[in-house]
Order: sequence, then structure tokens, then C-alpha cells
Amino acid sequence: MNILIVEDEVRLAEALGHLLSEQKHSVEIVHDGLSGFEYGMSGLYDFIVLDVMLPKRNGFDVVRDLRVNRIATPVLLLTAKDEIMDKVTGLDCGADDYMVKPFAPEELLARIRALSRRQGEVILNELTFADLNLNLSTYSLSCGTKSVHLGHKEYEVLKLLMSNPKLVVPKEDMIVKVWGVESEAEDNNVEAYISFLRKKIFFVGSRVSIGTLRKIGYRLEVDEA
Amino acid sequence: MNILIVEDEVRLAEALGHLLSEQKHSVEIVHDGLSGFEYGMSGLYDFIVLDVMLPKRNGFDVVRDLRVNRIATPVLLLTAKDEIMDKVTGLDCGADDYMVKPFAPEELLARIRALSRRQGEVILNELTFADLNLNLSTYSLSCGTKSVHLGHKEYEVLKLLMSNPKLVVPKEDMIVKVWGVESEAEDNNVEAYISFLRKKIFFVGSRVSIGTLRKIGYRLEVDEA
DNA sequence: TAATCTCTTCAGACTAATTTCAGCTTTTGA
DNA sequence: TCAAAAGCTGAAATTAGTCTGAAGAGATTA
Repeated sequence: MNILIVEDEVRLAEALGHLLSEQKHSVEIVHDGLSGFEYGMSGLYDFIVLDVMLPKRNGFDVVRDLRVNRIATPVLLLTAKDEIMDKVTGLDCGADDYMVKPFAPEELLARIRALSRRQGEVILNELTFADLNLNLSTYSLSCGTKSVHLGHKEYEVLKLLMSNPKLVVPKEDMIVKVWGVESEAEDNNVEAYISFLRKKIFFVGSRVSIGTLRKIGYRLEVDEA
Repeated sequence: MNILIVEDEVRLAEALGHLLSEQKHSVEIVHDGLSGFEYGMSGLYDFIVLDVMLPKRNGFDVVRDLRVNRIATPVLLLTAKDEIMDKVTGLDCGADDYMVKPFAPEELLARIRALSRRQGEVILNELTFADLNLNLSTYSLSCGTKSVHLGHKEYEVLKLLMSNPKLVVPKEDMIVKVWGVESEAEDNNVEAYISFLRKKIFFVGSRVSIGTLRKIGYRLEVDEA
């Protein structure tokens, strides 16, 4: 997932970033409310962790403005211990959950998991396209009796293709979704993974293939036999 | 999301409802065009799945009337396989996308996601002129059941013609819009692509043709049969 | 520490898209 | 009516986008 952290305490922000990166999320950090809003508006993030006390514009305003602008990204608010009354305001303004600082890292992870699951994204733990099957919890790709394990990036790329069956997924989108918004990844990175995936799809013997649309992107296709 | 399904085949309607409920959407089902319009007018829905063939009032009329009444809710039209000409009318009358029955459940979900993600922006997935159809995401040109893939430049040139139906597009404009202001492209480049396109339009069997206006430019024409 | 896995990078091969060219046809206007 | 201009189009040449094997850098595990 692409996660945006909006938090002005640099050390806390970095700690969070580190924690989430370990979970294979790609993380972007900004330190004030205005940037938080602008980054959030891009719609490129799957999750936003948002402090309430922020320079330039507070967390409540940021969520509210995002919602007004139809950004539905799940937002988890971080409030300081003595701002408990803020709960009310926090959820009123469109946030999905809040946590009181200080908190246990584990709890943060758990809440992020819970919220993004609730968003409808990952309720299924399997994706299927024709005879091809991607297990979302074991990262394994199977067809009939054969199956292979996928690396994390392979998994993300294929998941993207399988959640948009028959639609063309542009390379740019893949870079953003898999490598993160501000990554330096180049087209060839995507191409390399597409190549890996084709080998594995071939290996499990599926009749699904990854089609190339030059200068546009990739999509899943079913080879009629 | 609140989704309204307008579909008279009860079994299909229920299947769709079930599918969407699983994705945590809340679903309302009605079985004829008149109710579809009335429910849609409430403005309470975030998305409408609308069959074309309906009792009391057909899908086209329903979308058109909704749009006339300033209801901007994204509408996905469902058309039966042999109603291909309906695409034209469908997108003309204000729908956002269409799907041909039968379709894969995943595809429906993907399209709903795609459309509601870009709510507000009018995303036209297709350009249509008479029986000719240009898919803006896959760069494919189709007429009836036949279709061909277009290269990037072919696509740009045809898109120019199709977005200015019946108007003459000067060669100069094409060079500027397709090759760029500073390009060295010559008239013959345009001529070459016009030639390619004519072949492909002929190939898909459309009655549309590209007419030449000497020293002025090109435009789309419909050959009366 | 070695062994293994994943991810990135690079270069050459491959292929489709694009441009160029030449000879042809059609239209224009004196 | 005829020559010049404009446009058409098949084929060849060129360019640009993509594929993929190999090698190396980290990171993780035994």
C-alpha cells in the first residue's frame, strides 16, 4: 500500500515510516497540514496517517477538506493524550478512526489493516481470473494443481492486473502503486517483473497471458484454446 | 457506496445485488425504467447500474432525463450482445460507460471502481461516429464485431477527426496536435497515416470514410448505403 | 559465514511503430 | 487539353518501445 504520513514531529514520523516500510508499504512523509492536504488530494494513497496538531492547517481541517473534495482515502487521526474531546470532532469531520498518542506500534498496524480491509479492498483473500488464482495471504499463484510462490513485487504487480481484469493498466500506474509515488523506478523495472510473471504464469500452465499494449500498458488476456 | 440497480431480469438483478453487497455496498433494486428514474432523481445514489431494455421507459431515456435534471450520478449501462449500435445512443445520452451482457463479475466491479474513483471528471471511454467506435483506453477501433488495434499516432490522428465530427481538420492542425509544434513532420506524414487509417476503417467494415478537401484538410463522412 | 531469496540494473535481441521515398493518380486552373 | 500541384500508397529503411538473460547488490535465513 501507499501510505501518507502527515506528522510534524520528525522523529515520530520517521519511526512510523520505518515501521510501515518494514511491512512492505511504500511511505511518503510530509510535515505540515497544507502539504498533507495537497498530497492527499492526489488520490494516489491508499491510507493516510494524520496528526491533529500540525503547522499551517490542523488535521481536522485537512480531513474535512479532503472529504469535501471527494477523496475517500481512509484516514487515521493521531491525537495527543489530553485532546480526548477531539474524538468527537475527529470522527465528525470524516476521519475513519483515531489513536491517542503514545501508542504501541502493533496497534497502529492492526488498525491500518482493519481499516483498509473495511474499505472493501481486501475482503477477499483470493483473486481469480479465468483459471488463474492468486492467494492474497500466501503470495502464491496457482492454476490447477501447480503453484508457485511470488516475491512481493511480483505479487503487487499481478494483483494490480487481476483486480482490473480486462482493463489496461498503464505502466505509470504500476510504478505509482507498486513502487510508490515518488519512486525513481523506471519502465524497465515494470518490464522485468512482467517478464518474471509471464514465466511463472507459463510455469503453472494457465491459459491466461499478460498482453502488451505498446505505449499504453498491460492487461490480462485469456488465450482461447 | 449506495448503488442503484435497474434491471428487469429478476435473477440477474439479484445476482448483481449479491455481488455488490459482498463488496460492502448498499444496494437498491428496481425493475422498470420509471422507478429507475424516480429513484435516481432522489440523488441518494453514488452509482447506477442501468439496463437498456426495460419496461415502461428504456435506459437511454432514463439517463437522458436524469442528466436533464442535473443528476450527475455515474451511470453504467448494460446492453445485450446484439444491441451494439446502442453504444452510440448510450454514451450520447449521458451515460459514463457501458458493458455488454454477458460479462464477468470482476469486470463489473472494476468498472464501478474506475468510474467512481474519477467521479466528477467526465471520463469518456469511447468516441463514436456513426457505426465507428474508438476505444480510448485500449486504442482499438471497432465496428460491429470486428476490431483492430491502432498505433499511437494512428490513434491520435483518428481521435482528432472523431472529436470534431463533420468539421474539416486542417493538416497543419494535425501536425501540430499529433507531432508537436516544433516537429519537422511534413504533409506526407499525415497523408501516410490517413492512408493507414483508411485501410483499417475499411477492414472493420464501417461505412464511415475519411474525406479529403484539397488544400484544406480531412473530415469524417458517412457513406450512405 | 554461507546460502538463498529478492530486487535492480544493464545490454543486446527482438519487434512494432514510424518515417521516408518513389512512383502513381487525381484535381486544378490557365 | 495539358502541365503543375496536391494527394495517395506500397515498400523499404529507420527508430523507439519492449523483452529477457545475466550479473550484482542487499537483505534475510540457516
